[in-house]
Amino acid sequence: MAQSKERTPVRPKKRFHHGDLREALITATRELLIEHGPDGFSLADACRRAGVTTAAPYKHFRDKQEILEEIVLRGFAELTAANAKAVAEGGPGTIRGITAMGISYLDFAVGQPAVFRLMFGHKSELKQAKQVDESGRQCLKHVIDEVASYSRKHGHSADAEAIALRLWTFVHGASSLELDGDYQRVARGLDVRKMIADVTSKLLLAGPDKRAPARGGPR
Amino acid sequence: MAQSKERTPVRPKKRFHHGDLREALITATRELLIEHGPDGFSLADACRRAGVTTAAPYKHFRDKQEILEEIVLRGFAELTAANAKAVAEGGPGTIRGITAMGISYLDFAVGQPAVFRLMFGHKSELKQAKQVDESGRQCLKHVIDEVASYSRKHGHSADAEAIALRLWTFVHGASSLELDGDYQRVARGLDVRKMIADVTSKLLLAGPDKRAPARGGPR
DNA sequence: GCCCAAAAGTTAATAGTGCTGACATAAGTG
DNA sequence: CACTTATGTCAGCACTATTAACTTTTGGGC
Repeated sequence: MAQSKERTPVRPKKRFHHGDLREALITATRELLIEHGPDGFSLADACRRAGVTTAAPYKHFRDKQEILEEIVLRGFAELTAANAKAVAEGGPGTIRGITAMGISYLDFAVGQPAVFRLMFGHKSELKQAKQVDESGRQCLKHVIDEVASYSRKHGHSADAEAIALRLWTFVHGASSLELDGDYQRVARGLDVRKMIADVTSKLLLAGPDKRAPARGGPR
Repeated sequence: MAQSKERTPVRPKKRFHHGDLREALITATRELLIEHGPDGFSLADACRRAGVTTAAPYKHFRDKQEILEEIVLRGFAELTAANAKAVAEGGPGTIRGITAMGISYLDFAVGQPAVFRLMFGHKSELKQAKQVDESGRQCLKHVIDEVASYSRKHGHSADAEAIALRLWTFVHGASSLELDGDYQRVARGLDVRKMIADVTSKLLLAGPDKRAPARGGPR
C-alpha cells in the first residue's frame, strides 16, 4: 500500500497518534513471544512496549487472538519462503534439495519456537480459519511438488503426495521434539540434522511400498 | 428417597474438609483440560468444580504449574503403560508389536490432546524437571528395547537407539499433526494408522544406514 | 484558511485470574 | 480436655482482557 511516513523521526516520539501501531503491536508481540514463550506473553506487555495504553489495540484488532492469527499467517509465509529458498539452493528435484527443505523447516521451528507452536497448535479458536488453512496448504504443496519432481525424474511412479506426507510428518516430529527439548533429555548427543538427512533419503529412495498389502482406500 | 438428613449425592457434601481435595483438583483440572484445551483452563474453574474457594489449592500445591506437572507425570505413566500393553498384545520384538506401540502412542495423543501437549510442550517453567525427564526417558526406553530386541532377532547389528529415535520422531510427528488437525486441512482422507504401520516397517526393515548419502554439510 | 467526520488515541470501569496473609475450623493426638 | 496441625474461608493485591465514553489528530471538502 501507500506509505505515508514523511516526517517520522527515528522513532515515533510522543505523537499521540503512533503512526503505525498495528505493525508496532505485531512486532512487539512477536518479540515477547520469543522472549517469554507463547504463554508468558501478555497483550498489556506489548502495549507498554509500543508505548500505548492497553485499550489502544482494539482500534486495530478485534481481540488478542486476532493479533496472534496475523502472526501465524506471516509465520506460514516466512516458512514457505525459507523452504523455497532452501530447495532452490540445494537443488530442485534432488534429494539434497528436499533434505535442505526439511532442515529449513527445523531451523524455522527452532528459531521461532513460539510462533511455530502457534502455527501448528490450538486451532480451536480461530476466526480466520480459512486463511490459515490456505497458508498451511500452500506450505505443504511445495514439499509435494518437490517430491513429485524427484519421482518423475527417477522414473518410479510413486505416489508423491503419500511420500511428501511422510517426509513432512518426520520433519515435523523432529522439529517438535527438538524445539521442546525432548531429545535433550533422552538422547543428548543426537544430530537432528543428520537424522533428517538420513531419513529423507531413506523415505525417498524406498519409493512406494514394494510390499504394500492390499491398499484399502483409494483416494 | 429414604436418605436421612445426610443427603450426600455423588459428591462428598459440604464437609468443610473435602476429604481428598488434592485428587479432586487433579481430576477436575484434567476434565477442564479435555473440555477447553490447555489454554482455556483456569484454576478457579477447577476450584468451582471441586466446590472450594480459589485459595484452597495452595494448601496442596505450591502453584498452578505444580498441578499441571502432576498431570504430566501421570500422563507419562499412562502412556508408558498403554504402549507396554500394546506391544505385549502385538507381539514383543516383532514389527507388529512395534507398530502397535506406535499406534498406541497416537491413540493416547488423540484421546487426550491437552495432556499430550502439556507433556511435550513448554518445559521452561518446570519445577520437577528431574521427575518429568525421568518419566519421558522411561517412556522412550521401551521403544528402544523393542527395537533392540527386533534387531537382535534379525541378525543385523543396527544401532537400536538410532532406529528407535527415528520411529519415535515419526510417530510423534504423526500424532502431533493429527491431534492439531493439520492433516485434515491438507490431506483429508489420510489413514494415519496405516501410514504409521507402513513407515514403521520401512524404518525397521531398512536397518542401519547402508550408505551415508548427501551429508554434504548443510552448514 | 475553517469545519467536520472519522480514525486513533486516552481514561475509567468491569470481570476474571493467580496468589498471599490473616483468620477459622475440623481432625487427630497427647 | 487442650493443643497442634491440616485444611479450609475471606479479603485483598496485582495483573489481564475487554468495553464504554471521551478527547485529540488527521485529512478532505468548502
